[in-house]
Amino acid sequence: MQVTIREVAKAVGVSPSTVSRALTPGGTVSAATRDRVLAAADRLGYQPNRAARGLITGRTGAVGLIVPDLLNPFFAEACKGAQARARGLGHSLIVSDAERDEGLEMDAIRTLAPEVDGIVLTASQLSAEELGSLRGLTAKPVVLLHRREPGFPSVTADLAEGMTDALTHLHALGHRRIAYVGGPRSTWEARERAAGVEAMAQTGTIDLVRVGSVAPHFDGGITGAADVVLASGATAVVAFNDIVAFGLISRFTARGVRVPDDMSVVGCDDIALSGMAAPPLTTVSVPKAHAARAAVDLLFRTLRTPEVEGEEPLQRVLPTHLVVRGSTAALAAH
Amino acid sequence: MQVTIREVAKAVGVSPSTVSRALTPGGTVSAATRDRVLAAADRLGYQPNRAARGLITGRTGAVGLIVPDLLNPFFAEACKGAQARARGLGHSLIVSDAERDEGLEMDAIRTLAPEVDGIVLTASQLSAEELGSLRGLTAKPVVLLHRREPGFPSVTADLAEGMTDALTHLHALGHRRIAYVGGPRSTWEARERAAGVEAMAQTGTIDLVRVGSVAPHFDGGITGAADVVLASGATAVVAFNDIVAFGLISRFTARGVRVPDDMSVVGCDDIALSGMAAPPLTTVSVPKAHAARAAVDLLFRTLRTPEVEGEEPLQRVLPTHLVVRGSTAALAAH
DNA sequence: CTGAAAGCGCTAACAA
DNA sequence: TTGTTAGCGCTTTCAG
Repeated sequence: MQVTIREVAKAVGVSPSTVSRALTPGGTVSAATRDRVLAAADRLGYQPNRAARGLITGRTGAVGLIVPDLLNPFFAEACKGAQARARGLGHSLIVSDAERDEGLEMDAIRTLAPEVDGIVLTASQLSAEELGSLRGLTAKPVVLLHRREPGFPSVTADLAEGMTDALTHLHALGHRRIAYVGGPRSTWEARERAAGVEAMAQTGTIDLVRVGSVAPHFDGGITGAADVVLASGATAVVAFNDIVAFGLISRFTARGVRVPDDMSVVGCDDIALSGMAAPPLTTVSVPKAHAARAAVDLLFRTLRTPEVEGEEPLQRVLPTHLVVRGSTAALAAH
Repeated sequence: MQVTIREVAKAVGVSPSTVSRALTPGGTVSAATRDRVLAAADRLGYQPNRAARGLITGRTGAVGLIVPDLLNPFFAEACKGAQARARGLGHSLIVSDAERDEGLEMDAIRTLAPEVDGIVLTASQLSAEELGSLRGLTAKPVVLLHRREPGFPSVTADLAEGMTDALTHLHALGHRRIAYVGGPRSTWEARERAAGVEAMAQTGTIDLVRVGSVAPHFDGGITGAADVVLASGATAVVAFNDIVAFGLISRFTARGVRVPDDMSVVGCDDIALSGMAAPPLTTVSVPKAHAARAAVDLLFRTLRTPEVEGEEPLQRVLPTHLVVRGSTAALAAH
């Protein structure tokens, strides 16, 4: 069997409650006793029983992470970051892949809630109302990652700024007619990125070609979008994210259009593969792991100091930055 | 507060233990009582308390997954598969990223063990001895994924066969001098893949150029390996995995060597991006999600019917298959 | 500062 | 088939 506090107590010659106090951060024990208890616990290989502790404290020692799709390296990296930070804070991380489905996302929240101390909800597809309904569904704190919504603590990246930077970069290279291939219309992320693009278009410095939206994975109609870009006469294109950018480049290459010679391409996210592609992708870098760690930190902050009714929770916005690599080039003179 | 079995019991007019029995799969209750209990539980919104249940049963309701690196899409996909299957079986999945470090992997096992009912250990870097020492370290069952070792249940892919297929494909295209860029020398996976390559070399049908090993991520010295391949006079190259293949192609492109016109490249794993790259990558497809699900299934099987001393546990080997895409072509006549 | 006692929510003997 | 009883390992009052 496993070593319990009773055995540690017996070894030291104190009561179980004293051992418990010595092991608890805020316990009122004399330094001497604490030392002896700690030494004995260590020697006997004592490991606290999470279930027993959780039964009393109500804490599970785990945090939940819900992502739309682990296959997307963007979320895999978020998972890695969240996992590392959670473990660093003495908690384990339970992942749940919502498969980009609102229903499954709700299910995931429902099943996860009782098993964790709090949830990091990544790139949630839920409507503002559904999100609001969460308060009644579970008392467990929820932190939004890559989604901002009033009433919720959140960590996001400044995507609008990133998109503006991308267009500015293209403009500086001489491009004027620039296409934007957007992401799934309904998502917060897509709206946020589109906002940055539109802001730039408003200035009149560029001639924006809006190419509708595609699903952010390979079979999301990217081929068709690429053809539309080609037909539009644009000399550069900004994609919703790196994956879409890769799809675009693939189609361009197949059609004999060279990147960056004939067409400049900018992605977004800066997933690991972007630097290794041929050509390496110019992209808007998002601090994926950092954001995930920040979300976990924010969750723990909420755990320690519960939210105050009526007070707007903290919303962190992390900066993005453009990484110029080989998929963009100066507009060739014609 | 939360709804307990006592309130359900009171509502139905039975004892708490009857409620417990009605809720337990093997419980001996009359169908009528079970129905009434279930109805009441549902109506009151009863949710079993995992901690309380776990305190008695010793079960945590979670399974652990340890991977070398979530950034590698290969493992992200394994995580996705394992997560889905675990949840389907009513368990949650706790992930732990070992950062390709033996020490961290051991730590991960140690910290994970008490929090889960069993562990899926993916592509373990541990030596056979260290693996063996696990039996003493924890009584929790461990299933190996993408690693085979006597005494452990495991799920692996037939990598050797896959590599042989890749070389056969290249041979059929007319290539004779073929390079192999291996992975981290010490790992089981690298040895397994190398075995397939060497088996083919033994037949004498091809002229194998062994280019040493690189770390399976972008900055793993791939550039140097690519140059060695170029200098060797090989007309085709098989890479340890898709990521290495991408790195190779990137370097080839930078040096003006066209793929597949001047050089054919075959990867391994078939990560999602492979089909979307330019050119799309010919690769040995490994059933990543399937293998992960199988590993979770095997873990549950072990949980239900504990391993018998002296009896060799089940080792499943899943088939791989070559996916021919655009990065390989017939050897040009010279 | 420390010990005794109670009990978190649930399951598992053991009776009935 | 059901109820009673005990207790999993731990924290937390409450006394001392």
